[in-house]
Amino acid sequence: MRIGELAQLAGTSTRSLRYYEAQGLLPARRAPNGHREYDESDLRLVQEIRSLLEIGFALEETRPFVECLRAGNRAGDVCPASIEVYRRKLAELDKGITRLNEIRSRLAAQLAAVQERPHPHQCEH
Amino acid sequence: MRIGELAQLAGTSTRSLRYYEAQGLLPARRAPNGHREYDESDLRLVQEIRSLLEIGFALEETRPFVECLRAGNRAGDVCPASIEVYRRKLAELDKGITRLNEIRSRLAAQLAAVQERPHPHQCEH
DNA sequence: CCTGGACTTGACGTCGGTGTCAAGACCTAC
DNA sequence: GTAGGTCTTGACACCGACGTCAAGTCCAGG
Repeated sequence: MRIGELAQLAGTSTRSLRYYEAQGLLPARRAPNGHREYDESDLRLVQEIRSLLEIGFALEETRPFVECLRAGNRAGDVCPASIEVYRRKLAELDKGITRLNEIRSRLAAQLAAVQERPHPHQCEH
Repeated sequence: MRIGELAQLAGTSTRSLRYYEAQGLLPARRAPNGHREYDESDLRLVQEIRSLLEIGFALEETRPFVECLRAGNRAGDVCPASIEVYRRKLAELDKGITRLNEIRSRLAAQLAAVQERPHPHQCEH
């Protein structure tokens, strides 16, 4: 299949696919006329990339998964490098969640304080 | 005081202060020689901006707080517009926390699955 | 006078993952 | 042959909050 079809199947754009190729994530065979040629394994690569991006991975972080798939594994996350990225991401998520929760409680407290004892003010807004 | 001193007191850069001014958040009086002149109320403005930025507000979202302060209120969050932003941000935080928690559990499950039954693979990574 | 530090404005660079446009090549159908 | 769709590469635009450099002004100290 060609790039337009792959983009449509993967739910993304041709622009993105060319970008992934430029980053070395999605090598493409070429037809005699220069057009990129893909197959189902490429579709799986793109799907792996997209699903990881969607949950907050940076494109660069998907590389171990993609290489794992290209190495012939049936899943991108069975390789040690991928698992390591999983761990890192999990730790990042924990930090992010903790941080958001702290901010949330501070903000909620502030909001409650402001609302329950409204100060006299000359605010025009 | 001049811009360098204000930046230092507020723990930021002169670049940022000029940027805030360009966005209409931090108007500055000028000395006869053209230099910006600030006082303690400006320091409070900048502190309000910085603390809101730090907890994830966009610069534009700090505007109601800044204007509230400039209107003479002793706190930036006593005005209705500020409170409205508080509410919006709180809702955003809730969505963000929920999303991160969902991703976290998916990721943790995936990691556990991969680790507890390692597949045979020809992975080189 | 000269040096040097702080100030001024203006403008370009950064990061990431694209969108979008341009100009041309290819191929199919009519 | 020509219209139109898909493809090619290349390059600029975007967002936001700045960093950083350039060239010039202002002022105090020696």
